[in-house]
Amino acid sequence: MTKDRMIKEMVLRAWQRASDDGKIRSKPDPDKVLVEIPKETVPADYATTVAMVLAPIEGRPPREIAQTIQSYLQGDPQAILEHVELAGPGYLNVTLKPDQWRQVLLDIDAQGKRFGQVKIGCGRRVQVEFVSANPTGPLHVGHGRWAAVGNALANLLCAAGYEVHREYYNNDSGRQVKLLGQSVYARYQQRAGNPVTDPEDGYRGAYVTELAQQLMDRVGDVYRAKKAEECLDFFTRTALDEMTALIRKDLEAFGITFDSWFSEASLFESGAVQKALDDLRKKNYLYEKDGALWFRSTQFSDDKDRVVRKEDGEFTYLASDIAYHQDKLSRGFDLLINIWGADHHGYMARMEAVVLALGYPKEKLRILIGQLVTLVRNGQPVPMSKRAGEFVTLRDVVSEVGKDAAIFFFLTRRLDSHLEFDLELAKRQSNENPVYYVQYAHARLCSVLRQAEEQGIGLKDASQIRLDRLTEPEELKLMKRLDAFPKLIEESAHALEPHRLTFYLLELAGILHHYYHKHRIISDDSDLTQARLLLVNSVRTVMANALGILGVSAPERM
RNA sequence: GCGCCCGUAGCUCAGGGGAUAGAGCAUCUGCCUUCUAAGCAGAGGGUCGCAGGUUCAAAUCCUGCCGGGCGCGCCA
Repeated sequence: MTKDRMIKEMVLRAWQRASDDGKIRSKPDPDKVLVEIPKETVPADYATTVAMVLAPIEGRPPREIAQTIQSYLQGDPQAILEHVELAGPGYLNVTLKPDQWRQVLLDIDAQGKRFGQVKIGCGRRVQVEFVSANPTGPLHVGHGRWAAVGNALANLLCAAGYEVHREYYNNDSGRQVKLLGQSVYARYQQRAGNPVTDPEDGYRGAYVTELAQQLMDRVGDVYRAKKAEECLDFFTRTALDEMTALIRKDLEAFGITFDSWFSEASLFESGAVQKALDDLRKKNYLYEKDGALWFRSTQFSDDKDRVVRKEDGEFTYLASDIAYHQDKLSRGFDLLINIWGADHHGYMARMEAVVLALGYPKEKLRILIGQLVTLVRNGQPVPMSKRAGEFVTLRDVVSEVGKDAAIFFFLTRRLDSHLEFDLELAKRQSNENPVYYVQYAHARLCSVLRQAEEQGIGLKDASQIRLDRLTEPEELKLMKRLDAFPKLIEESAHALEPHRLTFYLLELAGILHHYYHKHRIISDDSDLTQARLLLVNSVRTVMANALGILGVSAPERM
């Protein structure tokens, strides 16, 4: 049982006894007992607001009620409380005896890498689909945010006891892909000295020229002067394969891999699109109008119906998205999570409609909308346009600032908070990036542990260590933060908010650095040294576990 | 015009019903003969966009307004 839960039950027991004695009129009600961790300036482990909640019901001042509960609380048979204090307008501040916190070191020692893992997922299967950028150009910095968040979220859910599947949906079909082929075709012809103009709205980045050059290097000018109709398929397919491979490589350099890459084109080839639409048609969710085929999404609170097959007979992306989600849903996941940029939030309503129309409860799909990344250089906005090829690639950023710094940075913001990415700042301050603060703490501890080993100080079995030697306030503070880790995993996973781990790490590192400066870990006092080494090793373990979830490495030396 | 998100220290952002609102950066002052100074200690810095409302309690929830971002295609 978690500690806050324990306190809550103690409060309820105290309330019960007070009520038995006629000191409080109302009967104990769990809903009225809120136990929270107070802010840092308050010198207590937990606080309850029960007296303030009760005041209007009892018709008595909150402090008076708090006093009553306090006296009963102090008489609790479990005797795990150091003291209970009445504070402010009617808070009851509870401090646990130090030995209540030392236990966590034994847990960490026993569980190691598994410490922090919880079971709230109960093995339920979750699929996280993220990045899923069009393969019409390299990934840019903005995609990095979804990559970092999606990966960390997947790791987090895994730690929380879910079975997680990561997927990249590759939009390797449709007009944009064709346009890429045409763009490369034009560049190829230009290279071959055949003046073909770039397609209107075509892709213009340097990578298009590179793709053309690669092709030229590989097959020579055999397509020179060939009409587009004769060889466009080849150019499209080749460009597509190259781009997809490049994206995959960029993601790998970013430390991110997927369990599967799902091809949009395969949905057309397998007939899945046709089948999905047939299914919807049978349920009368499709109709023809103005020569197009429409999905009746307004039946599920979308603001207008949506076209799935255009007048010209081409399917819209929605058609394949319907098939894709039908496929995902049929794979038996308990939950599908899609991570989308805010530029796609207008599609949420229709996707939710799709889920319902396909006959699944809407809770099956959670779409997380992330606000977009604004790119800034020295405080000046950097314009980004994929078509014009003006953008900073993820690859550039990773090679400039490193993957750890980039990932950590992307995870220092809430998903629905706008993120400003200053390139110069990221480069210039790469040594002051918050990630180094955390990594340095980890490396520092590794160094201490190495030092101990070199001095021939072997860590005794944890059960043999005198934990009661850990009495410094900083030590208690560390143990309390360590103790909070499993709960943090639970809450972050529940809220689908991996960024909470980033802030936890920064806080833990801060306490650690402070402790490190104030106290020597290795000393002549053998019992104390043993106890402190165990503590320090526990901090190291938890840091490594948390960093692992974020997808950031935990270096042993820096 | 309509919809979603945001507005908190000079800057970038945490906190999202509970006490005197926090961190990093920037600015200023100290600390390396001792386990890693990518570190530590200290100082200054705020009408939590504005106005109402709900509540014992509002930065937090509700309404309106102001400001910013993104959407509102038979584009992806």
